Amino acid sequence: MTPAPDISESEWTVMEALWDAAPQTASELTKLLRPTTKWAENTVRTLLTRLVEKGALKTAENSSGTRTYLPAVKREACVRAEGESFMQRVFGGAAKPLLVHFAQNSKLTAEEVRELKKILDQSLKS
Amino acid sequence: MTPAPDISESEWTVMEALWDAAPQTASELTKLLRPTTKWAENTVRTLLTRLVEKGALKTAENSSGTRTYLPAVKREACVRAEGESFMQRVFGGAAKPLLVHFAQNSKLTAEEVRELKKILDQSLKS
DNA sequence: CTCCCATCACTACATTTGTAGTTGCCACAT
DNA sequence: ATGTGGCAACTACAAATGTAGTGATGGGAG
Repeated sequence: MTPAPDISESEWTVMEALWDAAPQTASELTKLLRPTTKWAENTVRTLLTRLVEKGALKTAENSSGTRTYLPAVKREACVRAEGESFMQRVFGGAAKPLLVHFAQNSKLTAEEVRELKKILDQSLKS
Repeated sequence: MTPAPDISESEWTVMEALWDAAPQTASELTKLLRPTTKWAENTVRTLLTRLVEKGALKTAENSSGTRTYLPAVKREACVRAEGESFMQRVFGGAAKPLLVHFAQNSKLTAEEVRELKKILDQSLKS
């Protein structure tokens, strides 16, 4: 896989939209994001261009000659990279304090807690 | 509490040093960070100045007239803010997927797992 | 008394990010 | 043929960030 490019906050918004549904054209995306972001179409286009430069997106021409964008990297890879970097920056790279922090600062349902416990069991260092 | 200023990555390094031991002078900090960062003293000074502007640090004159820096915001508050923003950006604001992600991507000891389970129990939504 | 070093305040400058505006080009409706 | 509406390419520009350099200054070493 491509080494998960650095994706800024605004860019991340665009990526999410495309991870959710791809491919899409610039104007489709603009309309889709308009309610949440209020971005001008050119803003979206700039972000798209930058994401292509960074290798996070690919483009394809559709039949009618217009361009369409789609992810070039998997969401999971980017999440992992971002998470890694965040954990490094804020928790000195240690997973446990991070987990403790978020566990303490969240309200979870009993069901969620059950689920998480199960996952924890599977992450036992062997 | 002060509304937890936005702290950049390099700045975070400096903050950690001061949360760890404060107050410290610019040159003390420079020496302390040198091994890890290779920063010139002026770089550290710039970061310190910016952090003071942002309200993340305060200064005090020590007896010999030189200046000393110390945190003006608590680490926990900054961690919470950063964590909040990260969770928003990458997990759409939902704690559970975040916890799942980090639980799955970590190797934990049995002891750590026990501890985390206990904390999970306490975060039960009432 | 003088010169140098530590400190501090300013200035510098390239990149990245957020957020567009401007221009050029082409197919399609008149 | 022609104007217009879309789309793409390029340009703009301020704030934040990373990483220093330069100039002024005051107090000690000699």
